[in-house]
Amino acid sequence: MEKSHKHIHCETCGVRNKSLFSDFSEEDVHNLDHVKSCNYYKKNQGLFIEGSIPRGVYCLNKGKVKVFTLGDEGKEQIIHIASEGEIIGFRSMFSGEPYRVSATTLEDANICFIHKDNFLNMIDTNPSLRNGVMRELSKELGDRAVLLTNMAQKSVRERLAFTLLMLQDLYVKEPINLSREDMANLVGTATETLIRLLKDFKEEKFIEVSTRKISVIDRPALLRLAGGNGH
Amino acid sequence: MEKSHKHIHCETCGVRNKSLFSDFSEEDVHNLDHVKSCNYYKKNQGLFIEGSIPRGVYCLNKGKVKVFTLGDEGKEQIIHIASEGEIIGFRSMFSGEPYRVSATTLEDANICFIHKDNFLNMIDTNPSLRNGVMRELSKELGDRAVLLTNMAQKSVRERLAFTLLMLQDLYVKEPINLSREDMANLVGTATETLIRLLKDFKEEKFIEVSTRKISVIDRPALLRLAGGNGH
DNA sequence: TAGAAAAAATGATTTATATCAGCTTTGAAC
DNA sequence: GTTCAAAGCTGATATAAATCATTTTTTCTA
Repeated sequence: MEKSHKHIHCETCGVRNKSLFSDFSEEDVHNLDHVKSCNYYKKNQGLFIEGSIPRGVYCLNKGKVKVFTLGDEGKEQIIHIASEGEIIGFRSMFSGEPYRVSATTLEDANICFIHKDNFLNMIDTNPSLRNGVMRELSKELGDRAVLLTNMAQKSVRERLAFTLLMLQDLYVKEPINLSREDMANLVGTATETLIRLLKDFKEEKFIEVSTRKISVIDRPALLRLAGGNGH
Repeated sequence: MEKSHKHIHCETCGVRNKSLFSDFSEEDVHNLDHVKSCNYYKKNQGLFIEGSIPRGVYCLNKGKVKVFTLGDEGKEQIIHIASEGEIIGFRSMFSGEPYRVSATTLEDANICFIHKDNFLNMIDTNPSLRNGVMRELSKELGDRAVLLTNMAQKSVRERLAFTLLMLQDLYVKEPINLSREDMANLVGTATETLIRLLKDFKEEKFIEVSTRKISVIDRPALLRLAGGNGH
């Protein structure tokens, strides 16, 4: 990982092919590289917070970022965890509103920044980017409808199974590595409840746990538990 | 209300000014009117269901429509209630996926239909429509983050207060008119629990109830109850 | 307008999950 | 390696809300 603010070149960026910029022309990529800036973020560093005015979008080169809202008692509700190749904060580019969510790194990260003007200009002139963005917005809206239904109708146990499956997909070949608190804020439960359920799952041989690291070892069982919408 | 399939003209449509088509040119409106078709829907009639393939979008001229997903046990979770001027089902135009939600009328309704090809063509050629759609998608995504947080962190009592405020805004100057079951599926609770809480709210003089019709009479109290995100 | 079906309401009971309090382990900084 | 704060864990208890069973009211329609 690049630990300084040294420039990462879009031309050679390893995660660009799985981003919204994947089918950019050589010229577009060159232009993109020109207008963006790169930053190294430490673990638990904020990118932006709820209520502030968006200045541009963040393109995730390395590391994971949690996107969350704060409930009335200050408890975080994690809405989404972004990973390599994802663009963060582009929703608020179009709504003209302040951020409705906050974003914070979950691990050390390399993140590039594209200024609002430049990003919106690309949207206007690049139909494939525009279509990609619209597709992404729509897909997420659908995902969020399912999340809402799960939250309203499923038990914590079912939601945890669902969440672990989602996390396993995210932490591709490494073990899941999240604090108990973050995991609870993702599932939507109290930290104590989450800890107890993880213990159950471990005893039932669905997962293996070594302190913070969790590996799913019985995916079918979790799928069954998570129920119909479980991916 | 138009009870037949007789054509409603976009040129004179009373709700167009509060729709995504509000700043269409005269020519665009004329073209829109040409490609759309109009239908009369009875109460509780389905527009589309989860899993089916989208053929176009629905433009709501008169009446209200619930948008919902089905949980594992077949319980509806109402995600949104659409009202006059709203366009329904355009999210799935961009994602290329089958519908993630279902839509059903809550009352007798006049609804126009615009075929996918025509709608996407308008999106391509009309930047103001396109921007409106992107703004709408983004805004809803933000709304849904708040809904998810409420669902995860607030009590049923708080969520009911929140929901009643939202419904009052929707049923502008008429009393809220929803079945107890639909209201429960909107709040995310059991019908019995909802009924008991409505009784409490009535006794506490927050609302007035006459069978199905509910009027908010103490908005500040509900606002206080609904908490920080309560609008 | 009667009769049936659906919706609403009430009561009793159970249970999942939050909350509170205390204890233990882990890992970072010195 | 020692220290200390933060994170993780455990137990006891309280309670909001689901569930189940029944009754009453409303709405529909024949």
